[in-house]
Amino acid sequence: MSSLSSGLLGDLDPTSDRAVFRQIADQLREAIDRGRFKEGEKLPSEAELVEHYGVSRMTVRNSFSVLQGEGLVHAEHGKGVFVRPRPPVRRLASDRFARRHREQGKSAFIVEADAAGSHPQVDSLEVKEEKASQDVSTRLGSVRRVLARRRRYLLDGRPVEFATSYLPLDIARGTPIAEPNPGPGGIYARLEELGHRLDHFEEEIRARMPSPDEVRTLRLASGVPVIHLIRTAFDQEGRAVEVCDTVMAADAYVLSYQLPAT
Amino acid sequence: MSSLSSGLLGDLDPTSDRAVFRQIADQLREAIDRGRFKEGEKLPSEAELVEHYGVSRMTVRNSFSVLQGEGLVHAEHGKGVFVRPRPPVRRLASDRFARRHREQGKSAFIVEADAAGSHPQVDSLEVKEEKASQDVSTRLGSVRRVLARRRRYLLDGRPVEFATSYLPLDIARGTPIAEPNPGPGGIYARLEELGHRLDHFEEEIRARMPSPDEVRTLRLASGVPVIHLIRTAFDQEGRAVEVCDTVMAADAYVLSYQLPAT
DNA sequence: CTTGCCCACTCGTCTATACGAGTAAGCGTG
DNA sequence: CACGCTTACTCGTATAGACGAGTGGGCAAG
Repeated sequence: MSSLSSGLLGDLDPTSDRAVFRQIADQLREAIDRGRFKEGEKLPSEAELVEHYGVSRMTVRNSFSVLQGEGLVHAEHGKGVFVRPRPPVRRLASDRFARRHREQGKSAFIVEADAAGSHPQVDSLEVKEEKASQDVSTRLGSVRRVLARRRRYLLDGRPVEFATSYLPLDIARGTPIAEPNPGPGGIYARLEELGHRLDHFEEEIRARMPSPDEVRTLRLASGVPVIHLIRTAFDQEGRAVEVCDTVMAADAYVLSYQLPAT
Repeated sequence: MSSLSSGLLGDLDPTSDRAVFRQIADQLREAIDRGRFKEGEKLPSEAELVEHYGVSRMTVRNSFSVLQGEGLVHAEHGKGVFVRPRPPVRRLASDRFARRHREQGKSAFIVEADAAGSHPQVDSLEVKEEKASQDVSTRLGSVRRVLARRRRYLLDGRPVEFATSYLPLDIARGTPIAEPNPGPGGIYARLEELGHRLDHFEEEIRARMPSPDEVRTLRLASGVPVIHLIRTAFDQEGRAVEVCDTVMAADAYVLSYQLPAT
């Protein structure tokens, strides 16, 4: 019922100039931080908090929306408001494109996820020729049209990443790269077989809030940012041979890089 | 002053099952994306939208809060709701710690910002010995106490980054590293003079919503995530000699890395 | 026992109203 | 002219009430 078994939450300070809904949010946040509410656990319902604090329902909802914006909790219609569990993270190491990882038949994503004991899936595969965006065209050195390879990655049924690779048509057209499944070692192995020995990659990283589109595709909870990574692959002649545009659910990733001190 | 000069915003679709406040948010978002409202420009006031759509004020406020959560707009008490301007971005290149950048007397941050024509400041300098957190201790190889160097970076008066460096006491105590100003080339130059020739750095990158503390320190608008970067510096004997924990306003940064294809 | 309905509880959406407080411009007074 | 007050407009906070819709347990009918 309504008791809240006391203790967990304090009282409001009517003399404080801090808004009531912020005080409530503060108390809930602190209770979560201290582990009084554990991951996945249900917070008191709106009605219970209304009674406990003696405020109106909209005020309680306002506090919840603060915590949602911080990514701390999420609401489930008909069930309650829950402490958002931290999902298992994928670690991307800076040697993830090393040739030695390119031997196997399966993609790096599948191999890595299997090893970590999760269930990987790749999804919404689309391969088609299209007009290059301004940005992609610049990065690839003024190409008009490109081959675009789109796919979505899922771990244990949860979408975690959406990626599009762009390749110049003069390189990719009519090769296995234009096939839905490019074969063992992925498109980097195919590029090298086609004479484009890879020299290095450049990665640009941004973080921002997702667009409504990205919220849908990645089924993102509110308060979860995305990591936007743009990788350009260069062959040994210095030519940009691929641009890969990736949007990742930020709560599912840690990126890791090694830099020489040179 | 209610007209809204029409045209900019459409009508609601009462047959749609999309919530009214979402429809309003959609229309405002689209108008912003199409440039009908430019950066820094004021959106119609709550009262104007109430009249235009024939809904209650809370509904309009609800749409604004959606857009705020997406980082698209920000409200200013007494003035209005504005399209959030994209701030100038700092680009961090992967060679930013190369020795050749370490010659000058000023810190890399100052030099770079001056070159970009912005006005840099460094702030809330604190240098003190303290107990190492579990995480820092692990990264530095089981040290108990560390020297902590904290500072905040500002561009044109806006805080963009807050960083803390941790160094083992046996390396840093009693050296210029323990001084507020460690001298030309920064602490990396001092570490090398002390015989710890740097070999490489490891960087871990996460993105998440800021804590209330970070919102204060970085004066973050709502809907702006942070990039959390943890760098470990290794000397040529393979010892971790520094851990630097950095929290950056995500809208002010692009990180850039080069990876060998090895 | 199984099926299906009902009900209680949950959050979602929306209205209407009230007062507070920050901002900026106009206007009158000294 | 300069200062301070008033006023209109802005968003911020809070209340009270209504209805809708998803969820899950209990109970009654088959």
